[in-house]
Parts: sequence; structure tokens; C-alpha cells
Amino acid sequence: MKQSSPAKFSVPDLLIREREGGYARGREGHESILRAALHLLVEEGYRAMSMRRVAAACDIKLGNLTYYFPTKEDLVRELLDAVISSYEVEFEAIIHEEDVSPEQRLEEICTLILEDIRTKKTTRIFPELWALSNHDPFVLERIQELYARARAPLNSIIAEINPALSVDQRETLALFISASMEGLTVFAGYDKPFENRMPWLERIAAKGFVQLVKTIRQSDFE
Amino acid sequence: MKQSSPAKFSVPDLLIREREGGYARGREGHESILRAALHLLVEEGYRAMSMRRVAAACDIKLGNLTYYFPTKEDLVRELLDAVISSYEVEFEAIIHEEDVSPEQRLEEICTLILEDIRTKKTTRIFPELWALSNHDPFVLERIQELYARARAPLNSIIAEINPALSVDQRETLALFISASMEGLTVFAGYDKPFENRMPWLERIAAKGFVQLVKTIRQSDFE
DNA sequence: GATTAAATTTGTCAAGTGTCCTAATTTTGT
DNA sequence: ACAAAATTAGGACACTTGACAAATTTAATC
Repeated sequence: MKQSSPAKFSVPDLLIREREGGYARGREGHESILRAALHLLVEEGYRAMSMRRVAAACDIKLGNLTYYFPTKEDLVRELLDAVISSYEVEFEAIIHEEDVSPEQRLEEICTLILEDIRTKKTTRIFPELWALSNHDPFVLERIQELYARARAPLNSIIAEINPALSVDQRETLALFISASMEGLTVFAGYDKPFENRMPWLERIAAKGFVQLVKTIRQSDFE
Repeated sequence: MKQSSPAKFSVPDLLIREREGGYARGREGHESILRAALHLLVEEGYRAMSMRRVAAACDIKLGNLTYYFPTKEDLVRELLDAVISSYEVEFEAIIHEEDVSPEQRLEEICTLILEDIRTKKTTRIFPELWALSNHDPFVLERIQELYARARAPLNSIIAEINPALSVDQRETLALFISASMEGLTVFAGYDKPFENRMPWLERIAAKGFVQLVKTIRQSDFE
């Protein structure tokens, strides 16, 4: 689902928004810069993503890089946009699905997200973003916006399964489910100690979440 | 529980292991350095925790700092030890508890952990450690060791509630529960968008986890 | 009070950081 | 072919970073 082209490995997915003017060569340069930046971010972390190393990684001079991205903040923001956009197209695919039972759809979403978590890209990038979001309001807002979109399909499924819940209760439940899965990143993500337990964890999550949504009542919210 | 002395705010908890020789003044210096480093880490993130800023923060010269910690790695490792130790004493407190039902003990543990997550210290430090652990094997090992201790009480409680499960199944279940709660850091931790939803999330977690542990069967593990 | 260890200062080092600026070169539309 | 726009190269700036090597001061002990 998410790995549309397994041919280009070590070149993670990005969704770069089209630019207005410019020549073809410029567009390529633009894209290869973002790709190199992402590669560095994934492979060596945010600290390694310096302007010079990004320039060297896509084999251009520093001065050229600053032509495309005058300031590093520009680069970071555009990279963040591109990365986040690449996830948002996944959620689109989730929403448009066949007509199966809401319980089954919930299970499928969980499986999808947990499989994505095992990806090197996701395992590496998101903790980095979480850390950045603690001190950078822009990153915080952008990442929370992404998660809000990720919760949307959960939300409507919960409403189907348990219509008695209020809007707030539904949203909190979706938040809990989403956060639960994100938490597994540090433990069962790519190259993590419990990576091989992920199949079991998927089963546990699927069962636990479905049961939780089904059986929770108003009174459980105090 | 965790805030033993609310008097000293902005001076988070640390458990510093005693040093061998040296004068009293040296021990004070040692401690104030670690405290300043932690303060910087919490308030401005790992990037701000440079040797010079740490030195400035505790009002000593850079050369003096390198006398205590010849290399930055030394400082980071000792800080990590001190931080992690401060959490481990909490777990000790959890293990030695009254004789109530295992279900209730599970709920209490969840409440305790989720309350700790709302702490500024925890919300700020752990994402930073998660990010570091992606590229620093030492940090990864140290933090996973901490979580292993955090899962121990969960593990024994699960065994009480559902003795039919195998050791591996129990451990995976404990892992899931622990990871679930950690995931809430990014969403409902200190200063996060859903900080005020934490009470509900605690209820959801408590109910969900207890029910999950009670009702899960061998067959659910495929 | 002298001696020895501990603690602190001061200065320097090479390497790396983001940003800016100007001159050349290439590409494109006409 | 030509001019305009886009792209590249190269260097410089001011600053930060971690590490190191003396000197100098402070503290404990005989």
C-alpha cells in the first residue's frame, strides 16, 4: 500500500508540491535536495541534516543550495510539508474502501498503520518530529494536523460501532487508539528490540481496540 | 508520588550516584552541572545542551566543565543514568503495594504512569531520548532497559489476572500496554493539545487494558 | 605552615554552522 | 541570435561547537 515503488530503495517517499515558474532542471534540483535532506534525516538524524551535508549529498555547492532554500528554516518547512503530505495520501486510500463491517475496517486501519510504523522512514522520522515539536510551535502544529487527519477515519468508524458516544467521547477514543499505536514506534519499529513481535502486537491492538470501542459506555467517562 | 519536593520547581529530579573521592565542593559542582544540563534539555531541547551553555547555566567556565566531564559523551551518559535512575525508584514504589485486586493494581499503575507523562520533565525528555536512540546504540540500550523495568510490574499483574497466557504472550501484552501509554506523551503530555483530555484517557486506558488482559486468549495470538 | 590533591581559570585549536554576496554560466522564450 | 531569467560556483563572514593544555587558585592533611 505505502511502498508504491520498491525499486528506488533508500530513496524514501516524498510528496513535493509543484512549483509555479522555473525550468525543468530547477524542479529536479529542488526535488533532489528534499530527497537528500530526508535521506540524511532518516539515516543520521536531524543533527546531520546541515546545509553543507545536504548540498554534498545531492552533489551541489553550498551556494547553490542557498539559492533554492535561502534559509534552513525554508528547507525544514518544505521537507516537513512533503513528508506529511506523503502520509496524507495514505489516509485518503483508507477512507475510500469497500463496504465491510466497521469492526473489520478498524482492524484494517490498525494493521495498515502498524505496518507503516515498522518502516525505517516512519520509525526514524517521527521521534525526531516529536522531539522538535516540543520546542518548535510550527512543527507541533503541522504534526498535530497530520494526526488529526489520521484520526478522522477512526472517528467515523467508532461512530458506526458505538453510536451512543458523544462527539467528544468518540474523539478521545480515536485519540487513544491512534496514540497507542504511535507509542509502539519506539519499541517495535524498524530495528527496535521488539520488531519481531509486531505481528502479535497487531493482533492484540486489533482485538483490544474493537472490544474497547464496542463495550465502552457513557459511564466509563466518569 | 514523583514530585517529592514541590518547593524546588524548575529543578527536576535527578538521582546522582555518589562519587568516590573529591571534596564537598566538587560533589556540589558535579551535581549542579547535571542539574543545569537537565534543565537545558527540558527547557530548550538537546540541541541547546552544549558544553558552553551548560557551563554558563551553572556559572562556571568551560574549562572547568571539561574537568568534570572531559567529553560531552561523558556528560550525556551520566545525565542519562541519573534521569533513568530517578524513574526506577518510582517503579520500586509501585511493586511494594498493598494487597488489592490485580485489576485494581493495574489501574493504579496506569494512572501513575499517565500522570507522570503529563509532567514537563517526562514530556520533554522522552521524545528527545527516543530520537537519540535511533542513532545512538547506548541510548537505545539504556532506555530499553528502563522500559523493561517498567514492564516488570505489569507482567506479574497480567500473570495474576490471566494465568493461561504463556510467558511470551504476557510480555507482549505488557509491552503493548506500556507502549500505548507512552504514545500519549505526544498528544496529552505537558503543553500538548489534548493535555486536558488526560482524565478521560486515563479512564479509557484503565478500562481497556483490564478488559484486554482479562479476555484475551491463546487463540488471539494467531 | 608546608605539602599534596582538587578545583578553577584562561587561552587556544581545528572544525563545523547558517547566512550572505558577487560573478560566471547555463537555459529558456522570443 | 539575443536578451532575460534561472541556475551554478566560489568565497567570505561571524559565530558556535567539542576538545585540549597549560597556569592559577582553593581546600584538606600531615
